[in-house]
Amino acid sequence: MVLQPWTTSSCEPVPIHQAYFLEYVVAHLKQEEVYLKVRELAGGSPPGSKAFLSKYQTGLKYIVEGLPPTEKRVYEAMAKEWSEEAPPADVQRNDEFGVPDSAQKFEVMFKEQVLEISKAWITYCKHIKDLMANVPAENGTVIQDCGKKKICLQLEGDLPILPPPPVGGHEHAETLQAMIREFITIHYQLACGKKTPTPWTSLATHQLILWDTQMWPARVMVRDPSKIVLNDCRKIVQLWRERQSEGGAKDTFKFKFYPVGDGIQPAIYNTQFETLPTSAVIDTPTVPPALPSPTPSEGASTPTARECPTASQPVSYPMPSEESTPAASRRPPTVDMPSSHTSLPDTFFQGRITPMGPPVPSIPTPAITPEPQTAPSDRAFTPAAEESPTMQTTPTQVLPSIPTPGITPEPRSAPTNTLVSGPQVLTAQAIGRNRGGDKEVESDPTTNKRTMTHEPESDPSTDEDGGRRRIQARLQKALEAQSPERGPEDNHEDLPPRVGRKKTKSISGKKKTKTRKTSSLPNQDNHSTNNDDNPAEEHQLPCRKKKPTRPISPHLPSDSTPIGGVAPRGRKAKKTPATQEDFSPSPSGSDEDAPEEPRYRKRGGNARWSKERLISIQHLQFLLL
DNA sequence: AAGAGCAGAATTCTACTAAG
DNA sequence: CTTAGTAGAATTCTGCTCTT
Repeated sequence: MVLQPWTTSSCEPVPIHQAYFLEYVVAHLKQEEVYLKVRELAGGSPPGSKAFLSKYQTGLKYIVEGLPPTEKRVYEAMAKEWSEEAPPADVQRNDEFGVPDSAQKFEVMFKEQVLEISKAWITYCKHIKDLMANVPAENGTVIQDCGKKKICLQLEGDLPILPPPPVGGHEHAETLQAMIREFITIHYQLACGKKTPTPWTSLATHQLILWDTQMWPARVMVRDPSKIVLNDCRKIVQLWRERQSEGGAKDTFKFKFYPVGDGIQPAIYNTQFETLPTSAVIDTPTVPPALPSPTPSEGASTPTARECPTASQPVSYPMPSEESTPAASRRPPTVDMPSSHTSLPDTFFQGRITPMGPPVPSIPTPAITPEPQTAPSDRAFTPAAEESPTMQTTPTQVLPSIPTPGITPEPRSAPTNTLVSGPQVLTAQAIGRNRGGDKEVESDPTTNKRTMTHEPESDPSTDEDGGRRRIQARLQKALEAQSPERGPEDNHEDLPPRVGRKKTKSISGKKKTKTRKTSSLPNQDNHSTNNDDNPAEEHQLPCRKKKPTRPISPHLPSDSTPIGGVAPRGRKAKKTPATQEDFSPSPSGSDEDAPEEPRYRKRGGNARWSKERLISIQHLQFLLL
C-alpha cells in the first residue's frame, strides 16, 4: 500500500488515493535489475538487510535515470495510467507488509473505520487550523515569520494595540523596532487599503504631512525601524502608549495621507473600524461645500491653531476628488497646524497646510486638543508661535511653484531654501511634485534615484554625493530644531551619539573624539537621554553601568533577558531575532519586580502546531492506516 | 498565466565608540 | 578586554510590473 504524502503546509489532508510515480513503476517492472544494482551498491547484502535498504533508493534512482528516453516515457505513461485508473493486480498486492495476495486490504476490510478516522482527522485539522487563525497570540508576542522577527499586536477593530510596557520599563531596541514596524505596517495597510510593504523611505520623506504631529514624537525622524535608535524607539512607543491609554487605538495613531510614489494620497482606512463613531475615521465621504479658491497669499496665510486651516488652504494641495478624500475631509480641523513655532520657515507651513482637506463641520477629536500656548508637550511636536511673523508675511515667497507637466521649473536660485530648511523644503517639493505629477519637475533624491541621476541639477540640495542620506540628515537636523525651547545640552542629548561621532570621524579619521555629549555626563548613561521628556521614568530604566545586584537565577536560560532586570551582558555572536526570553518575566528580579502574570506568552504555542506536529500526527495516521 | 527583472523592504554583518 | 549600542554597507527577500 502506498500512502500519499500529506501536505505539510496545510492541515488539509491529501485525499487518500493511490498515486504512482515513475520510480514506483520501475521498481515493480524492473525489480530484478533494481535488486541487482542495490546489492551491488550494498556490497552484496541481501534484500531486506539494513545495507540493502540503505542503498535501495540510490539503486532505484540509478536504474530510473539510466532508462532510455523512450522506455522512460512508456513507464511514465504507465505511472499516469496507474494513478488515474488502477494498477495491475500484481502491483496491488499488499506486499509491503508481506501480506498474502488473497488477503483483503486494510482499508477495504475496515472501510467504515478508515472513513471515520479520516473524517475525524480532517475535522481535527480544521479545528487546529481555526484555532491558529482565530486565536491571536498574546499582544506583544514576538513570532518568527519565515525567519523574520515580527511582533504580534492585538487589534481593536482593525487597529493595532500596543502591549503594555513591561514592569521594569526596559524593552530591547529590536522589540520596540518590531513593535513600531508592525504597528505602522498595520496602519499603513489600512490607510492605503491594501497589503503592501511599508515604504519607510517615503514615510520619512513626507513624515510631516502624513499624520498629525501629535502622533509622532518631536525630533524623531521616521526611518526603517531597524535604523531607529533605541531612544527614539522608546519615545515613539511611549507616546503611542500614552495616546492609546487616553483615547484607545483609534486615537493612538492614524495616517491622514499615505505616500504613493513620490506623492501622497488621503488615507482610506477602509476597515470595519470605520463603522465606529470615532472622530477620526468616518467612512462617509463628506462632500464639503465648494470653497472659493484662495489666492496664493490666501492659501499661504497664517491660520492659527484655533482657526480651521482647512478652510483657508484648500487650494494649495493636490486634493483628490472630494468623493475620494474621506480621510482628508474627516480630519479634525485644528489638530495639526504648526501654530506656535517661531523658527520654522514658511515652507514648513506650506507643507503642513497644503495637505489639509476641506473643513469638516463638526467632528471633534476629544483626545487631541491643541493648546499650543499652554502645554507644548515635548513628546509630540507642538509648534509654537502662532503669531509667527514669518508665517504671516512671507509665505508666498517660498510657496513651491506648482509644476506643470512638461514645464521645467526655473532652477532654484535660492539655495537658502535647501540649506536652511531641509525637511520643509523637501515637503514642499514633494507636494509640488505631487501637484504636478511630474517627476521630472522635481527630482527628489530621497525617493527617486533615477531622477536624481538624470537631473542632478534640478535639486540644489543634491550634489553628486548627496542623495537620500544627506536629505535625511537634513531632515533629522530640522527635526532636531523643531523645538526652540530646548536647552543646548538637551539639544545634544537627543542627537544619536553616532551622528556626532561620525561627523567628527569623517574629519579626523580614526582620531579619538569626544563629541559624544553623554561622555561628559559621567552619571548618565545613554538611557538618560531616552526619557529626557519624561524624567520621572529615568530611574526605571536599567543603567548600563549598574551590574546586577545578585546573580541571575540559575534556572534562567543563559540567553534570556529579564524585562524588569538588567539585560545580560554579552555580545551576541550573531545577531538573532528577538527571542521569547526577551519577554519573559524577570526570574532574577525581586518579587516586586516580577509581574504577577507573564506579560508575554512563550513563543511557540500555537506556532508549534505548524508543520512538525501535524506531520507527526500525519505519520501516526500513516501508521494507523 | 508564468517568468524575468527590478525596486525597495528587511535582515545581516562589520566597524566603531563609550563604558564597565 | 568585554559588552551594548549604533550607523552604514552588504546581502537577502519580497512584491510589483512588464513581457511573452
